[in-house]
Amino acid sequence: MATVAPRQRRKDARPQELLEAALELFVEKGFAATRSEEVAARAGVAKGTLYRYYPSKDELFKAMVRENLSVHIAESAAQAAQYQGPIAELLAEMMRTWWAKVGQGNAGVVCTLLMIEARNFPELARFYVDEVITPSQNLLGGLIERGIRAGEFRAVSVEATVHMLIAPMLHMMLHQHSFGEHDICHPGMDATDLLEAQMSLLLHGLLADPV
Amino acid sequence: MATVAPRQRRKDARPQELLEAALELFVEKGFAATRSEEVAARAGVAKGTLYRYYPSKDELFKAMVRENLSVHIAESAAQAAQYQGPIAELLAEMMRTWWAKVGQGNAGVVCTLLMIEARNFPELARFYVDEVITPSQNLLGGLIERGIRAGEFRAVSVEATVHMLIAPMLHMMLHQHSFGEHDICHPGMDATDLLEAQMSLLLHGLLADPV
Amino acid sequence: MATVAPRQRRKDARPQELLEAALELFVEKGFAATRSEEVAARAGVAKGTLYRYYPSKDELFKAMVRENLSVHIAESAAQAAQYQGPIAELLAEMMRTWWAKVGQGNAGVVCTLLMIEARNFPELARFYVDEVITPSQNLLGGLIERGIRAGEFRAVSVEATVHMLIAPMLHMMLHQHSFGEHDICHPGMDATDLLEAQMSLLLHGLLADPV
Amino acid sequence: MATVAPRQRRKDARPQELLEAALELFVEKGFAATRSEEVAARAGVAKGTLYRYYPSKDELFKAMVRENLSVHIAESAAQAAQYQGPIAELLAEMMRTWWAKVGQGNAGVVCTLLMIEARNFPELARFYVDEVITPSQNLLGGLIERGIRAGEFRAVSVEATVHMLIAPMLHMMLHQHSFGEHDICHPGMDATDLLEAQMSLLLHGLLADPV
DNA sequence: AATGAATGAGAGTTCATTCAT
DNA sequence: GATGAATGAACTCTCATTCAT
Repeated sequence: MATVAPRQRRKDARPQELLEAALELFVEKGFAATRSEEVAARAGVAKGTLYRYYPSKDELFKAMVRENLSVHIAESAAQAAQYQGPIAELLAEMMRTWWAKVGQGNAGVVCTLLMIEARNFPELARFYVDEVITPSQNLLGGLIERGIRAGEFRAVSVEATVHMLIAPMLHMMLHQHSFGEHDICHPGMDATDLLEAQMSLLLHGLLADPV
Repeated sequence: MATVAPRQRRKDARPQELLEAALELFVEKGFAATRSEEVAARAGVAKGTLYRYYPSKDELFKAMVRENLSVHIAESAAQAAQYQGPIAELLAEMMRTWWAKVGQGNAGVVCTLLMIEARNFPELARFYVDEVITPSQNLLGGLIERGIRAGEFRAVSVEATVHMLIAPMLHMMLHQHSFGEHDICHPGMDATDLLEAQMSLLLHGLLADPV
Repeated sequence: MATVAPRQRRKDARPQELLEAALELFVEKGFAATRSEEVAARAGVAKGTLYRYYPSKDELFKAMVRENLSVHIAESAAQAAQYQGPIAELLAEMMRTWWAKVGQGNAGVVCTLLMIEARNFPELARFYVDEVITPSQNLLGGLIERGIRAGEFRAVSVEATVHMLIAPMLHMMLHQHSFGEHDICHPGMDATDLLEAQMSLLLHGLLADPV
Repeated sequence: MATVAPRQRRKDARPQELLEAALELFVEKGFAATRSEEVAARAGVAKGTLYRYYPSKDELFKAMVRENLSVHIAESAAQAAQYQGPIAELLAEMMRTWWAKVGQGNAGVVCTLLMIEARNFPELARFYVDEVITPSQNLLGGLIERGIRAGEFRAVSVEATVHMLIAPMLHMMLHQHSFGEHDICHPGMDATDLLEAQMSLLLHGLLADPV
């Protein structure tokens, strides 16, 4: 028989659906202002069912974050390791890829949420720092150093440069989240334009021999 | 005798003390997790006293924000208008001043808090955008344009460049706030170093004729 | 088996039980002096449960009033319309019926409560006036007029006569409520005796040709 | 010196002014809904001053009631004792006097308040019953009996007749208080008309030989 | 497994009362 | 005496969590 009971299929998807509902609502209203019952309702189940899968609201938040933080750093690192050409191009390409695959999607939204809720979830913050931030910084920092050693870049501060690569995108996302609703503040540009302008500015500032 | 009874002096200072206690606690634990009684306790008064001065927890938050956002933008704008030399130097100087006068102090902390709580206080977010963000962007944007027209800067995207000036500092502040506690994450550099490296990178990327 | 699980039966009865508890307590102690938790406790449930059924103490009061004011006015009006004999007898009969069916029961208690709390619930007072007082006055007033036109009654003031029919019973109820507790004041007569004496006096005063 | 410091004069009047303010506000908003500060404010003094004269809100209420309940029963009783003519006329005259001197003034309003708050002030209720209600009933009851013995009245129930004399006026006052505000319910007649109609009806019902 | 009624700790807020000035 | 800032008990209402069905 080709027909699978839709009920059954749906039941297996419960945890997923709950996490999605949680993500949506936490982004919309913030963690504190979201009631567990709302999450359940949006996922199409009753309040009690939520607690069958996640033992507390906090745990739900954590699970949701972990679910969405499967960032592709290892992948990028591998790609970077075997890359041969100019670092500048690799950097630009990696930023574009990050935005397309991570920044724009759920993972990006979750990063925003994490910055906001980090104080309330130190354990999660640590996890995020260890699994996402530090590896990213190492990856990017390594590339900068490689560029400097190869004479492609000026002898700049590695940490500061990494920060200059990361901060503008994250800040734009947070700004959008915090002030973008209710017509409070429209950014004068879209993320892609910012990314290109950012890379142009930075590479210009970075290259020993700007084109 | 010039000494005033300490009781009296203290009474007049109540609102101030409450706002300071509120700032501290909201920064430490976030708005939702801070109980009104805690604010009162930290200010050394009883629960009810808080409500003599601020009619609700929300209003306390708003008052605290207003109190601390008497930012020095107008001052900076005037300074910028009469300045004659190279824009690059002015920009660097203004960033340093902003950090010293605003970023480091309570106003900086409040900016962080606002980014985090903006969704819960749309009215306040609007106020902040109108009074702080937009004027800052106009001020910096005007300088970039001036530099471009004068041939000092390359023909870059004004919006993106402004963002590149602002975002790194704010993001560092937020990062510090979110991950700096509990030994979660130590920044690899201090704010002053970052500021200098940032300006160096940006001006290098910006100047039509880098030194 | 016709037996339903007691739990289930009880669950369905919750709103009823809460309204009954509310009625009792509001009558005993007044609205302001009754704590929501007491109502819940008397109904045998916890504080929070009350709020599952009624969103606020005010709404609980309103619901309780509505629940108990399904008065038999329409019924009486219909009865009056088709009645043929002497109005005097109909009046006396209606008063007796009112006392038996309304005055003595919960509805009567609620009327008392309404007189006391009306200032705090203008909306409810309006409802009560529209649904109970005005129809009653119209009904009784119509009968008096009918009696006058038929030559059965003297040409008295209709409004005042209606008032003389209604006021003594309501006042006795209120008097009982206000002063009957704590051995403060024992009425010198019971309601039925008062009713008969009242009708005797009034009809004597009313009839053009007293027996 | 003929000039008395107005301050001094006013100070002596403090208790009076406070009681008046209390009466007004308790009538306007009810006891529970009136804040002590409001009473003080209306009397033109600060909150603390109120407590210098009356040790609690309850005591303030009691004092206000006692102040206004100096009803002229003894006076009426004396007048009744030496009266010689037909009881019917005396009754009517006494009711008119009561309305003019008591019902219409503060004492009347206070009776209404007492009925409403009696449950919360049993001690006061007892006082009221002993000092006002019982003497009034005795006075009126004595007259009815005198009328019956004299053959002027039919042999009616004394208690019920007294009730029929008192209840309509008190009920009208309460009705006015409870439903007269906010345009909820306008009585179809004024108190004087009611009084005359009431006396007419009652005396007609009472007199052995109606005119 | 799913439900949703029930729970009760906890938070914000009010206001009668006190007391230092 | 007068003031009004300060107090804290008391109260309403919310919502994460539990558990009988």
